Amino acid sequence: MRQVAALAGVGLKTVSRVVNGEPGVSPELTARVTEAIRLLDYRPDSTASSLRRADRRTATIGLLLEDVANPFSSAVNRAIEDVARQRETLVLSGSSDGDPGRETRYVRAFTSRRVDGLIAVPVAPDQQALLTERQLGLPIVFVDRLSVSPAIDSVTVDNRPGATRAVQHLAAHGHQRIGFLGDVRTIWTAEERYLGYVEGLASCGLRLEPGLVQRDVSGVDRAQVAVTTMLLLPEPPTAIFTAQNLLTQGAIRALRTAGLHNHIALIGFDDFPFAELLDPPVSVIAQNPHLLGMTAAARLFERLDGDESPARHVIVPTQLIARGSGEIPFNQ
Amino acid sequence: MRQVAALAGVGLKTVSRVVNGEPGVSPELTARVTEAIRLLDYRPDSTASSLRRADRRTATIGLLLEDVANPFSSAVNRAIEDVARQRETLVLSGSSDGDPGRETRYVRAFTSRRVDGLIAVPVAPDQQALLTERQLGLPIVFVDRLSVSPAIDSVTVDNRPGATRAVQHLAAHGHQRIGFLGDVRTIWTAEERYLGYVEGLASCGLRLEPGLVQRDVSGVDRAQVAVTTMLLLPEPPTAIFTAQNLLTQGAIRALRTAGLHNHIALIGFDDFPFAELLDPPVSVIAQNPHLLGMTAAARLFERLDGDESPARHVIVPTQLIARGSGEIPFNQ
DNA sequence: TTGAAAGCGCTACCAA
DNA sequence: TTGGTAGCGCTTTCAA
Repeated sequence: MRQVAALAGVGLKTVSRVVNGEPGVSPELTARVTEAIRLLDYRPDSTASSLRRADRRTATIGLLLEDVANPFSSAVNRAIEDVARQRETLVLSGSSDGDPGRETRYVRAFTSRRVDGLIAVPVAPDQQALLTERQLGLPIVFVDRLSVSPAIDSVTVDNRPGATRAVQHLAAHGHQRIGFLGDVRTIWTAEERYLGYVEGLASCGLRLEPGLVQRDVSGVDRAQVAVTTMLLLPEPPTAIFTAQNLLTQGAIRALRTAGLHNHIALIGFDDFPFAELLDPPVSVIAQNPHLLGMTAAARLFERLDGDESPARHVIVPTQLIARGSGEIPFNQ
Repeated sequence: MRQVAALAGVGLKTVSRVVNGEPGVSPELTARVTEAIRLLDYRPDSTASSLRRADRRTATIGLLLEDVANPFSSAVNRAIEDVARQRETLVLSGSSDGDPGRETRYVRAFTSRRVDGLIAVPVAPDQQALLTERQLGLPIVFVDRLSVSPAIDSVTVDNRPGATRAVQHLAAHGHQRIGFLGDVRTIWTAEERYLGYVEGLASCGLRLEPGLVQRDVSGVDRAQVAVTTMLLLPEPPTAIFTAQNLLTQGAIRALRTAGLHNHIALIGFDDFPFAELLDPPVSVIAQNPHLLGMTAAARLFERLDGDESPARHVIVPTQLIARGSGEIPFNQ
């Protein structure tokens, strides 16, 4: 910037004004400065700028996901990017892989770079690292998780009602023995969906059979084993509700292998590509990750714009998509 | 930092030394400083630090993808993050959606934040915005695209040989009329895969039939239409090679709708989840996006470590995965 | 081993 | 309309 000022024969502050589009610079000086910028390939340094500026904004936010490569997470990521772009804000992302230590390190890395705010899928049960930063004044929005503190906004889907609807849908097709496959129960969504399953059974007057419930199952392979085991019970389930997309995948494999994919009903939580091209097409409780991300980002920017209202929990609805697997009727 | 120094009763520089783990501070002062940091919830400001530091490193790199939500892109993203994490480096990402204007704006946003380097899937045909930054000294690595300049490293898969192998595989199962579906030809990979298709035909002594070639097809829906049209030809193809994953999806739909999915062979470029659960299971030329991203990131960090050797084009091999759809034989 | 002073690139503030 | 000066939080340099 000094060089630009020298070449244009103006003061530093005039260059600053031109770069930031501030009014009150004569057209002639503006032209000289612009030309000098071009000649010198000058690139404004926004890090230095934000260091000095009164609001200290970096126009950068941090995004902590479980895994940026996961289709659900990456859709959330993309939605947040789209909102951020409108505000000329960039997104720093990190994958925790469910590791609280990694979460803490990413939060530190974000704050040391002075991000304006954070959107996170918290993983540590106590949410300590994130709560501390919130208390120190960093705007934070949780996505796909509820906060243990009333100080943090969160945006989630209606996990529990969604799961309940899946069970009721299966029951409406005559099923009374509905199996459940759920992720590790320390994950908030896994617990919520399980509770939704329990409520669904109750609402239909069905008994909860412990043998038909498999929780703490994670990953495709373990899900396949769990379902295969369930199918070998003396009284196997006639329908299955899988509460996470990898578990759905494992269940499909197990049903295929057993040759029962057209006889046992299946509804999975979370949609996935090719679901309608499978045999039978897979019915799901579809989440809307794009809307989830957009809503979370919008909330964060409201906070950045000075909104000091009490933290809210925004719920984005899920949608039952009936494609076939969930409509296989119970056959005596 | 001033407050920490005051509370600990030491000089600024001593705090700096403790924060950065520099040697030469007595255990007693170290303890006092550490305690003050804890009491004040002090968070080091790495933006201010990098402004003053001799190497001006921000420990942040920029990543320009076509779409962070695309499974291929997000796998690349994740791999880069994994390598970056080893170096305590964060990743700023952006989606160009193939728009050169957006590309330019992201590159500007990255450089103004003083990223240490850039990994990009360039979209502008002239690659101008990126080449300029490279000339100004910014380390850049292209991923999934070749550079038009000899000054930029790139990492891609073996698109052309991969496509050739697909054609040869189909020909080996007796097919002589092999259709081609390709993405917009300004995309480098689309062109390469088409050339691979042409070479594959030639290597098997097959004629290129213009009616069986559909280029500039983008997205699932248009692919479905294109294949449906192809199937209505007086002499339709007996096998199809789709050169991109969305096109594969469209082709599968078209074949299903026509009831020909078990009669016309299909090989797609780029693997996708559930490919083996479809009927028939889909044979693909699988890319390895994780290895692609890792390799690109490793190259960038070599540059950041001072490697000044001539730019290289690293090729990551693809792999033919035979699952069934590509092995449907030609029936007279 | 410790710290004071200078200055990274920029903007706030105020004076001309 | 223009620009000088101070200083953001930190590291570098150098002196004690």
